[in-house]
Amino acid sequence: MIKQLSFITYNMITLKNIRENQDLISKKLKTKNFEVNKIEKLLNKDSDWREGLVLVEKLKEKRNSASKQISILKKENKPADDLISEMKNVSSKIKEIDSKNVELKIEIDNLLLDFPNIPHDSVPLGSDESSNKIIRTWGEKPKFEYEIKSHIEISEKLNLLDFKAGSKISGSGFPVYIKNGAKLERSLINFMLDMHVENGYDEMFPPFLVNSDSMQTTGQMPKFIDDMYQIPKDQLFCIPTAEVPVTNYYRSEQLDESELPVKFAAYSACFRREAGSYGKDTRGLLRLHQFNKVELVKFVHPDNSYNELESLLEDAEKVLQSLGLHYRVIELCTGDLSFSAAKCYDVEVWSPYENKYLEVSSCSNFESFQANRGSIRFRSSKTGKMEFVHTLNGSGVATPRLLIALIENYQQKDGTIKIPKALQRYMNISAIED
RNA sequence: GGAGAGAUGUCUGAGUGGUUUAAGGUGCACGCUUGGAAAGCGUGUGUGGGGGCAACUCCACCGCGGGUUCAAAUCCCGCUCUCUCCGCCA
Repeated sequence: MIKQLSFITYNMITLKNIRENQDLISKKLKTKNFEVNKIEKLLNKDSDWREGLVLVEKLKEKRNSASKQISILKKENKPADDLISEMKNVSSKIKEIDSKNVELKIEIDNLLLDFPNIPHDSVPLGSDESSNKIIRTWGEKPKFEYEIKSHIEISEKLNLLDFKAGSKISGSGFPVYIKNGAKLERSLINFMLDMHVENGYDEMFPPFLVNSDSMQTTGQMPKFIDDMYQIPKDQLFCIPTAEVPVTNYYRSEQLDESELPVKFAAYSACFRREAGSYGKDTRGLLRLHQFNKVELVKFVHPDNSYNELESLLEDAEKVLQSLGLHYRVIELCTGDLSFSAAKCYDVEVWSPYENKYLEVSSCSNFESFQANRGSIRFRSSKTGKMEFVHTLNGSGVATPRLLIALIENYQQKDGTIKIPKALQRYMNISAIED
């Protein structure tokens, strides 16, 4: 059952909206641990900018009409020297004010790019993850009558992963999948893509390197540039998720209202520097610099983006359900919400050996946040105007922790791994035995 | 990597310094006409931003960014992308 959520209609990080709803936005951004004095700073620059704008536009108006006069005078062979010399002064004044204004506007735009999205009214308040809410759990924790092994131990014994070779070739956090491990990884990707396509998503295979405009649209830049692998010579960045290229598929485009919602499922490798998280979850597949993920991205009508979020979440959950893995769904509180998200659910799969839930998916509604940054619009039949679509995405799902859960949950006493039914036709075997 | 050609509104396409506030066509919307439709005729038709915040008005936008000029779609410089050819290459 999809629950219909209430939402405020003008919930947007735009200069105009901040100008007109300063108090409301300040209140909402505070819940996301945003330093709200930046709003004051922004609006001060904004009023300076607008002051200059009024001035310069009046001068431009004057110049435009004088230009027409000069043109007429010249055609009639009459002198226009006075007017020309007057306009010389006007023009230099315009240049002066304009350059100040451009500078101000760049400062304003840069400030604005650091503003996080506004949390949705339904998001629970809280400053950190301790205020997150458990929405539901599915399945049960499996019971083992023998001592269970970690995914690292099992995958070493069965020759599925080679962490040592990975560190030699690239460094830590770049595992090599071998033999049945490689096949299992490939099977999972195919299995998930097939499932989502069957559920109405269009498959997409995007580029793994993108430019800075793309990173800016989805919100990775400018703030999180240090989390990205960069190729400076070509000014390209390795994608941290397929969300980036897939969302940017429609950057600067106008969609037809009738074609909404547009839904994509895309596999990509994901690259994350994980700067600042050294020493945390470094074992095995828990936290990697490169991993595989199938991502779901939706472009939807603003009127029903919250219904679309619920169904996106369900589509991600189906992966774990089909594989028979116990998991829970968490609703993130305002303080734990990512920079770009207005609302977000995490799906966490159970790891028996780690004895905890591991995040395998994050399903978010970005509302118009990304669409505004990247100008992704449609013409509303209701208003006749161009409006921003709402974008959503969710992992469906990331493979490393899924692999951990699979290996650990399906391990047998004899050290083998059973293959869940849904995967058997991809693996062509029912168990990994040696 | 080298050489050449190109980029104008929904599309097509004109425009090499000044009534271009971007012609003409096409598409779209409305009206007239018609028994109805087509054709024909007429009117309107982009995006973003600013000021009044309503009718209105001004500014910017001809791939992107600079420059020259009183004035740039138009001239100059740099860049991006597309196409053709050559080279290299899975």
